[in-house]
Amino acid sequence: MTVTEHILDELSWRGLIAQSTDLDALRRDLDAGPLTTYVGFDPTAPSLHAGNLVPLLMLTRLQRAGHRPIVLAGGATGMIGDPRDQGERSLNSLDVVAEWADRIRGQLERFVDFDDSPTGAVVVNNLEWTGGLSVLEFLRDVGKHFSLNVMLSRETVRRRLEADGMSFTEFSYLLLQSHDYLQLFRKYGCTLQMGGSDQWGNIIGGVELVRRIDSASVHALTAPLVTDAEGRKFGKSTGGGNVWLDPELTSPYAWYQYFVNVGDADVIRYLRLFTFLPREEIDALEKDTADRPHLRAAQKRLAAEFTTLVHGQHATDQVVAASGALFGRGELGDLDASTLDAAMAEVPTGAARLADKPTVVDLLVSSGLADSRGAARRAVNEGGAYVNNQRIADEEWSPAAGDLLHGRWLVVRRGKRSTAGVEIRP
RNA sequence: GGCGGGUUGCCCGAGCGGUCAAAGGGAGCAGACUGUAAAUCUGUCGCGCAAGCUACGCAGGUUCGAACCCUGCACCCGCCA
Repeated sequence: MTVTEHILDELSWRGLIAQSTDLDALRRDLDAGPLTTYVGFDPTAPSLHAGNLVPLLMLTRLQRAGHRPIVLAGGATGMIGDPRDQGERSLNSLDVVAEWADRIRGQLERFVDFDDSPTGAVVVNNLEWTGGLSVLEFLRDVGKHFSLNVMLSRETVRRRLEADGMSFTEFSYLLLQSHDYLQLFRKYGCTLQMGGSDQWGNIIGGVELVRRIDSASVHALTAPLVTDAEGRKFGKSTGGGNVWLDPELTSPYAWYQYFVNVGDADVIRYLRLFTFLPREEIDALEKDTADRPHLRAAQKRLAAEFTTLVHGQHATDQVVAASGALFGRGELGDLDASTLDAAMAEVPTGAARLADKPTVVDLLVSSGLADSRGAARRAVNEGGAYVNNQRIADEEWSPAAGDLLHGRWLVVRRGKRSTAGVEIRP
C-alpha cells in the first residue's frame, strides 16, 4: 500500500481533526522529515477502552507516515486526576495507579513499532520526570508561567466552580500535563501533541509553556470525541459498561459483537476512525450499506478489522466462526462437534448436571445471562428465553438428555443476541 | 476552627414518622416491527416461588413503627471582616 496522500489530508478525510494550532506550519514541519509526536493515556482504569484507540491509532498513522510516536503512560498524572464535569475524582492508591499504568503501557506498546530507526516508537511514563520533582522547583519553574486568570476561565473549571467545586490537586493537573510536553520536547524533540478534543486545553497549556520557557513553537492537534449518532459517548456496550481492550474484561467475541451491532448511521464514520482501510474501500462499503443494508457488510468489516487490530487475526477467525454458528440460519444441531466447541469457547459458559434437573431459569442464571433467578424468570415470561434456538415459555422446562448438542452442550440465549453455553454433565 | 448545606437504588433526583422496596427521568433488560441496525410502541427493572428478607453514608438511640426524629463518626460542598 503506497501512501501518496499527505498524512494531514488523510487525517482530515477520516474526520480525525477537531482542533489544531497552525495546520500549515504543522504541514511544513511534517514535510521537513520525521517529526516526533506524543499522546498520553492516564491509568484511570485497569485497561484502555475502545474510545482510547482514536488518539492511539493517530500515533500509529503518524508512524506509518514516517514519523516518530511517543506513547505516554500517565503514571504521574493518573495520581492527580484530570478534572471532569461529573465532579471531583476520588484518588486511587499509589499501587493501584502503578499497576494500571503498567497494564496500560503494555497495551499501548502493541500499537506502534519499535526499532532503531528514526521513526522507532518510544514509550515513557511521566512519573519518570515528575516523581522526583520538588514542589518548590515545580512552583517556581512551571507554576510561574501559568496565569490564574486563564486557568479559571477554562470550560471545565468554570463548570466545576459553579457546581461542586474543585480541589487544588485537580486544578493543577494542567500544569503537570503541560510540563510533560516541555519534557518531551527537550528529551525527544517532540513537537506535536495529539489527543481527544477534551484534551485541547491541556495540550495548549503545554504549547504555551514550551513557547514561554524554551521559546519554541510546537503543535497541537485533537481528534473529535467519538459519539454515536445519538450523541452518546462511544464505547459504552449495550450492557452499559465500557468496551475494554483487555480480553479478560471484554472478550474478543463480545468486542466483535459490539461492532457488528453498530448502527448504519455510525458505521462508516467508525470505519474511517478505527481502521486503516483506504478511502475507496470505505466508499464501497458505504454504498453497500445504502444499497443492501440488511447484509451489514460494513458492520462485519468494521468488526473484523477492529478485532484483528486489537486481538489478532487468530481471534478474529474464531469469533467470526462462532458468530456465524450462533447467528446462522441453520439448526444448531447441524453444527459439527468441533465447530460447536469452538463457538462455545468464545461465549460465556456455565455448567450444570442433568441429574439436578436444571430448569431454564437455572440455565439462564448459571450461564450468566441473568443476574438473578427473578430476572431469569422474567426473561422466560417475557418470551425472551431460548434454549438451542427454541423459545422456552415455561419456567419449569427442563432439558432432556436428547436436547444436548453432541451430548454436552445447551446453547442458551436471552433476547436476540445474548448467547451463552451451558455444559451439561451427567 | 466557626457557621450553614449535603450523603437515597446503575446514574440524576423526589421523599422528611406509618399506606415507601421508596415518585419522576435517564440508562439497562425483554417483546412487537426489522437487518444481530435505528426510530417507535409496550412491558419490565433489590433478593426470594412465596412467607419474607436486605436496603436510603457508618454506628447507636427514641418510638408500637424511622429513609424521614435524636446522638456520635466519616466523607463532600459553600461562606468566614
